[in-house]
Amino acid sequence: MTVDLKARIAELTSLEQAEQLYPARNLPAGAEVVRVAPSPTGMPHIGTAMQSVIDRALADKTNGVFILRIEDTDTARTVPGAVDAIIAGLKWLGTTPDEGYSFGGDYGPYLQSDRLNLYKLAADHLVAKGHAYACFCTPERLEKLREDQSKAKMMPKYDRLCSKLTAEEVTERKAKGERFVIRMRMPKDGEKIRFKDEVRGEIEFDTKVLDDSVLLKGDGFPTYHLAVIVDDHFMRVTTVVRGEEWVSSAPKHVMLYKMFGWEAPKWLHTVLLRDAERRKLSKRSGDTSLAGYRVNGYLPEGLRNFLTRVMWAHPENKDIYDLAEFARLVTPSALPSTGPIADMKLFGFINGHYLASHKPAELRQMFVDYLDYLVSVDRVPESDDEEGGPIVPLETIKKLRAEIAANTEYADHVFALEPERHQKLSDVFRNCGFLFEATYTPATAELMAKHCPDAAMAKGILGKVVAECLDMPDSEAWDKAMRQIAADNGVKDKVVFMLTRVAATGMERTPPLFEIMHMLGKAKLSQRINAAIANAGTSVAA
RNA sequence: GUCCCCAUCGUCUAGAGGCCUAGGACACCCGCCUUUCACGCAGGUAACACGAGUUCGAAUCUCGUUGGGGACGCCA
Repeated sequence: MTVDLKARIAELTSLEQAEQLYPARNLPAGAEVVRVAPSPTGMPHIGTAMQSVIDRALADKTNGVFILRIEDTDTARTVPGAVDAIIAGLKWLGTTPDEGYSFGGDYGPYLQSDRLNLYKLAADHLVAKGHAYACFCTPERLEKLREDQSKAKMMPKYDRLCSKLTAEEVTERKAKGERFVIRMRMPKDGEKIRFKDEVRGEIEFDTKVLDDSVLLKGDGFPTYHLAVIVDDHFMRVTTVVRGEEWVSSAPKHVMLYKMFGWEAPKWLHTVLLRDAERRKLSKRSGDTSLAGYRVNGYLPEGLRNFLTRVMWAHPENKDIYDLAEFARLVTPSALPSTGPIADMKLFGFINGHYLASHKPAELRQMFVDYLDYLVSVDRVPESDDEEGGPIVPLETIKKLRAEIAANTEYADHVFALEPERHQKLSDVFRNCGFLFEATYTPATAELMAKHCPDAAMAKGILGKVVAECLDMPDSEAWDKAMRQIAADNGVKDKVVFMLTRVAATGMERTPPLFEIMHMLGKAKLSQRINAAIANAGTSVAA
């Protein structure tokens, strides 16, 4: 950045100067300037991710610009570290902004708390024009007002008490040091405000349902309503992409553009993702932060694909497509106007495709990075069945990480084994954990008994497997020998196979038996099976 | 209480007056493959919220009802 924009803003004395500070952008015709504008009040949410995908796609599609702006105007709710988490989240998702906070650009600063003077000038301008007024009502009075209105089954709305103050009264009360806010003066009742939403079409509101909203707070910070208009205008944003919850305040924003005499951008309100209860995804629906999905083993390209899949239908009915394809084919009017329910099964299906599309060495590296990530954030994936709960302790993850690092070649074999078994990186623990010492759990006597209730026979069978099969050269020989053992004991082949599987892995569900026997090797196999023999029947006999 | 948005299989949707005895995908069920699981392959169950109207003809247009969601802060 060649100029210190923060300093320049502080020096501004009029809105006209601001117009000169931020000249029209030099972009190709049709280029969309879009922004994602999260407030740093917590970990980045899935809704922010959804908007960023649309933003990124729109900017890519039109050779436009995607901006990150941080809306930190609520000083009380600002959470330390949230900004970094937002940036990290967007980078992880692959919807990296072109411009904005920490990305640079000529239309900054991109942190609203660095732009306070601009909002003040804007508010003064509106007051001077008669479109806004100072309000000295105390929070207590307002609360009482709302309470009374609620009791009377009326819509809570400011009663415009201070709009009747004379200029002299205002000057006098300010001089006395009374704390005040600036409110917008909505037009007289009965006027219609229309605007076009890019996905819903024309929407009309009556001004009588619109409140004289606060524009500038008592602490000199702007509210969302003022800040968003001023910033979108001076950042030369062409399309406002934001959540559906903003539709009802959009008329206020349209009115503000009119009051300023500025050209309004296009409006695109995205649907809100719902949980199984059809409510908007929130804390109660589980961890819906970006980091939460990462912790649970979802891939960024999987999340990206899932997010677009539930709010857009591919013209060829495809489920799997990348961001570039989405950007190329999407049109705002094709976006849905009903909030989709986040179907985790569909998410798993899509994510699994991406997982399986990687080569073993890539998968191994992704898994290692995943483990490192878990350690770095000190979190573990949760089981997605009814009971939930962590599926593996952090200590185990650290050991597994070391074990993989010590023998990457072996690990690559593990990841070459039916990668389509995994839908999420965290599924590797359940599907392949037994192939590593860190995550191997020996078979219980009960599990053994399930496949061969006669403990003595089980011991005999497994003893023979250890004695006769492990030195054999290949799967074919194993197969033949194991079937012979079954015949000798008068049991079905399956009994021998399952007993061996359970004894060697501690699991009933595994990749093909001979493949994992080859991988485990003779030493480990005989050790595990012998341990199982020693353990067999212990709790059943007792 | 008021306003705004929305309404096709369990879920995401296709559908812009006749191509719809409503198509696809996920999920589910069944079969094949098979020593388990997964993959794959072959089938199946399953929806136009309701009521009027417009029309020769309505999932598609209009109105109403019902249902769902969102908003109404010196929060965003």
